Amino acid sequence: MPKKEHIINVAIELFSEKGFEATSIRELAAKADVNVAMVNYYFGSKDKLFEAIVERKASYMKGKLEELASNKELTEIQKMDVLIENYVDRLLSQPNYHRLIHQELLVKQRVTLQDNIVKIFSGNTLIVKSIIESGIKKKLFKKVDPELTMASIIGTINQVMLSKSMCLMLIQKDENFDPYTDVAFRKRLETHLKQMIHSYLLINN
Amino acid sequence: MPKKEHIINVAIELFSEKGFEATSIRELAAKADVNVAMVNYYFGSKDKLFEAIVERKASYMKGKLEELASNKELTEIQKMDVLIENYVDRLLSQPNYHRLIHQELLVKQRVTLQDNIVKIFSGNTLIVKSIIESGIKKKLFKKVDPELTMASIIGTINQVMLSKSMCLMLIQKDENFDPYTDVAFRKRLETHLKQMIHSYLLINN
DNA sequence: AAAAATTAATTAAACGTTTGTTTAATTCAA
DNA sequence: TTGAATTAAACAAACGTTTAATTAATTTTT
Repeated sequence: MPKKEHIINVAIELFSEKGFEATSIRELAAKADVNVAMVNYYFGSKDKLFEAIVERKASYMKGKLEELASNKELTEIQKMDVLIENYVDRLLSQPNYHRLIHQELLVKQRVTLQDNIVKIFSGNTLIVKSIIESGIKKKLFKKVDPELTMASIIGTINQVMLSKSMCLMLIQKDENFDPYTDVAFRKRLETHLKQMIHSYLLINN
Repeated sequence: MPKKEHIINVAIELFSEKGFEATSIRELAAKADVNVAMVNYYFGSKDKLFEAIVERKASYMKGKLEELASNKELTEIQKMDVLIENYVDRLLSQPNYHRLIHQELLVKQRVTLQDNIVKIFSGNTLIVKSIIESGIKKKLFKKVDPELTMASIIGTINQVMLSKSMCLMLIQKDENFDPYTDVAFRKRLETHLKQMIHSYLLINN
């Protein structure tokens, strides 16, 4: 693996575990087994390393969602199901990266970086909104709040994903259990979300 | 106001805005208009100041929830409505404090402090679970996932509360709009949650 | 009630570390 | 031989914390 990418991966791990500010470049360099100067050599600064991380991983979801929205074969509720599957899969398979993103959203440092993140999410939200509004127009869906429906889907996943200890408490498992790799838990989360969204959205159920 | 409490309030503001690690004691002392040594004089260390913040504000919700659970006059769905109102009110009225708590949950520093936070939430979760399970037993509620239902309620509120810029993007308002003090937005959030939980939980609707 | 003694609160300065970053020299690869 | 990659060392700045001295408040003694 290229050394630059290797540093990014170790940085995601450390930043998401300990926080951006709490992780020193020396610690990062030690864990990545490179010289301290290499980080600034490749990225210029610690802040720019953070930006590189966000930019490299961003806007993967957008393509999937655009494809989904323009799909003519699926009904609106089927699209919502696929959307839930995609988000659950995406968020649970990269918990560290998403923790890092949310860390950055939580604090008000590095404003332009935060704006970038919001912009990425913004596009996704509009697509989901269009699907829900299409369902409402066809009188398949109730007249719900599209934006907050989106917030409920993402928020539910985030709630179990952003803190492992909180998730373990919620589902009453011990520390050895890893909810993010457990397929049964993933299915459980998907099922809950689909059922909830179905009963909330669908007029006939 | 007692100086010790004043420091705590300024600390909540700064920590939640910039992050715990990114806030220096010198900056905190300057904003609180006290000498740098006063923080360690009152709290011993920066870490213990954080603990003091968590402990001082913790477990307010517990009393309200216990009272609600043991209430004999309300039906289960009415209890869920009150619960939603309480959570929306509580979380939106102290956004800074809750951001700080979630910041701590997000990173894996200060393990014992995180355990304390989880313990507080744990009690609340059990109470909510008991209400939902009671509703299921009485055949008022569908056989839902109680834990993840709780995650959806809290997660939805957190989704709009943890990042103001994300919230503004979601509801399409400009920067001057403050969603956390706006009563209309609060009502909107309450309505969405109640409608969603009603259609998810209730058998007859 | 006044004076003295004791404790608490507050201060500026200094402490030793650690931080992100840079430098200048060296090794490696093309 | 030229440019990129890598290194150890050094840089200044900022960090959390402590010290020792001073002021303010409280308690005790006269």
